[in-house]
Amino acid sequence: MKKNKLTLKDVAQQLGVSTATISNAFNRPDQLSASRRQEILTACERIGYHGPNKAAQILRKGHSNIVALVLADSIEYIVSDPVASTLIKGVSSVLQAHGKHLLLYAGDAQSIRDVVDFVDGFICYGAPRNVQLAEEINQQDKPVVTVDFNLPGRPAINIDNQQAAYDIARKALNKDDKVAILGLRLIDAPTTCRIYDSPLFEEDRSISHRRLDGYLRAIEEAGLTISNDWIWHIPESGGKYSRQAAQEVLNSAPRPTTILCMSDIIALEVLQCALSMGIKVPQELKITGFDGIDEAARTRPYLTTVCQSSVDKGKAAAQLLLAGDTNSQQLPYVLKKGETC
Amino acid sequence: MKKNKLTLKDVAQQLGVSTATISNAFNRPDQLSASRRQEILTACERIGYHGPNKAAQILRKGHSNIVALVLADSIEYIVSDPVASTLIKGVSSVLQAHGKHLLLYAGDAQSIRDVVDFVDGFICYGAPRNVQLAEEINQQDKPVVTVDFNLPGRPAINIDNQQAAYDIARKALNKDDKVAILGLRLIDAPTTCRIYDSPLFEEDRSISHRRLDGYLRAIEEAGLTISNDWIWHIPESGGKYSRQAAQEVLNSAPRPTTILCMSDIIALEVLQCALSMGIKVPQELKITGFDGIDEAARTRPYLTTVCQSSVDKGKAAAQLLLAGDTNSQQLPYVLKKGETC
DNA sequence: CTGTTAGCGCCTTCAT
DNA sequence: ATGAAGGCGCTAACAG
Repeated sequence: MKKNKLTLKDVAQQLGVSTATISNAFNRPDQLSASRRQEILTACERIGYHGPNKAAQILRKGHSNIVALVLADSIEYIVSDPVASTLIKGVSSVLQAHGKHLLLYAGDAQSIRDVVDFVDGFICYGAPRNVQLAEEINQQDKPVVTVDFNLPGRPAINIDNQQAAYDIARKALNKDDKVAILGLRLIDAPTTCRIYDSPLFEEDRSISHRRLDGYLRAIEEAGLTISNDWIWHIPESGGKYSRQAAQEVLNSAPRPTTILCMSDIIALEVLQCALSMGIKVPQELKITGFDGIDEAARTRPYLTTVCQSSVDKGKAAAQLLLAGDTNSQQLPYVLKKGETC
Repeated sequence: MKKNKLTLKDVAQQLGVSTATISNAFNRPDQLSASRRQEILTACERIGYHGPNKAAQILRKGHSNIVALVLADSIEYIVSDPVASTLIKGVSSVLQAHGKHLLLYAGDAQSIRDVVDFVDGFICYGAPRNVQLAEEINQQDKPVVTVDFNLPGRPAINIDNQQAAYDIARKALNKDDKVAILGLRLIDAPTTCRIYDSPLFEEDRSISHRRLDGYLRAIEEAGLTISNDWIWHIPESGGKYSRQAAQEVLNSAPRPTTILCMSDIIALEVLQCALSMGIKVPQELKITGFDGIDEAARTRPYLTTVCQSSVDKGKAAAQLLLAGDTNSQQLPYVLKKGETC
């Protein structure tokens, strides 16, 4: 039983009409009467023709209904990061509502060319580690929307990271506090470490640096100081890195009384580590997170954190892209008072 | 500054060679001398031609290097489920290593037709809620691999859910235990509830029912009994449903001494709920999970659970698909003794 | 090793 | 409302 794919031409011949009529029946309802159209559609269904071949349509029409979501890191990382996967959720819900498809793209600069010819546009999440990728994406002329970073001349979705970091730090800090910061990707190093005087990584584009600015401003306004020895760099939230940082900071003397963490995952590690060391939270140690992930709300004590809606960021990005809007958008955030400070 | 896309033909003309030569330089290195090829490639680079148009290649060659990952539920759900997102991780790592791309597909039966023409194959995770989708996928003739369920005539990736459930339950149960089961999708209902005598949902294909079989066998062998009043149905792990179930079961009299949960997320909710009620775990209450997600290891006390590697499942599925292998594969699992039983 | 040519399957004027 | 025809950009087979 051979299953030779029917082509539009075959069908036209079988039904004794022209190819244009079949094509119109599927793509341009206004070009023929409703009844005629219905007649043709059911005839097609009967003989097993499910509509024009998409590959040919993509070539012919020049668009595919596929949107690429470009991830800063490998898909491997992104998917295990709650914030990123929640973003995907938002993006996909909007795309789905518009009949678009989602290509999850995580590649090097080279291979962006694999998809640029048929994809309808790009949503980019997080500044690529790889500068060349960003350039490559920016040079092609399909629409682009960025999330959590900026690309010259392209619309971006962000929250005000600086202000959010400032707000939560201000809430946490009292005079006489000894404060430490657990930062994400502050310098260009593959391991957990204090930043000391290492040059800051991607300083202008990175949201981590906006957050750092906010923390530092709050620290200064609270009349406190912090030296670079008390600022940690963590290469990525997941895996062992956060735990290492948590242990280092909690075993440092004098032990900080407040730890500002740039992600909830980091904060949760600090929390667990502190509890198992018998440190009382928040009496002896205050902890703040960043992001507002579900897990932070499942855990006791509840984390004090900055809630930003990654779903909304994803939706906004997809909507911007589909609408062809070129205006950046700043989304709101909410401080969430938990039990950790 | 107009940016008219260069075509292969344009380039051939500009360089004064035939189109075939250009095409070969990019696609079939063996068809011309290395030096000639290099010469052409650099010339192309110089004039800004990055290689043959992919949309045209897809039509011409009949494949796209795109693999669709078909999700049982909407992308929205799957991505927030740790098990599912970890699977994506495995799939994507293998695809990436082979230069393939990942289309995240979550649609209804209808729209599978949107992609079937250009996608190279399908990996399906979890039985679709929607029976028609499964049929539609099975009827087309591109390769398919399923994970955590079966499609007639297609290779599948699974663990032995029945045996795994049996093993962990056997470990947890003692005589005189009063046992409850928190199940996932046992019946066709949108709310958390006891199953009583509702007809079981998709009994043959569902992994939940394999797990249930394993639990029941262990219960029987331990000389215990359980009635359907003590088996809960939870429509999905995430969101409020697990919490509702946790509260219901812990507030039932007589309170169970052992609760077998079909996912770690469910088990974690039970654990949090129990702790906040002042119930001692495992002295007064034993809890088992299923899956072995990261979060379960970040939480104290550590969950006793069945660890299965979703990453490996994803990898295996992708490898099977790319290799064109049609043999199903059963992956190993490991019992993890935690502090909850 | 290079050049020519016939489609891959469709959409869209244009003329009828 | 229909039929004919020219591409979309490329590849593979074949001939040189």
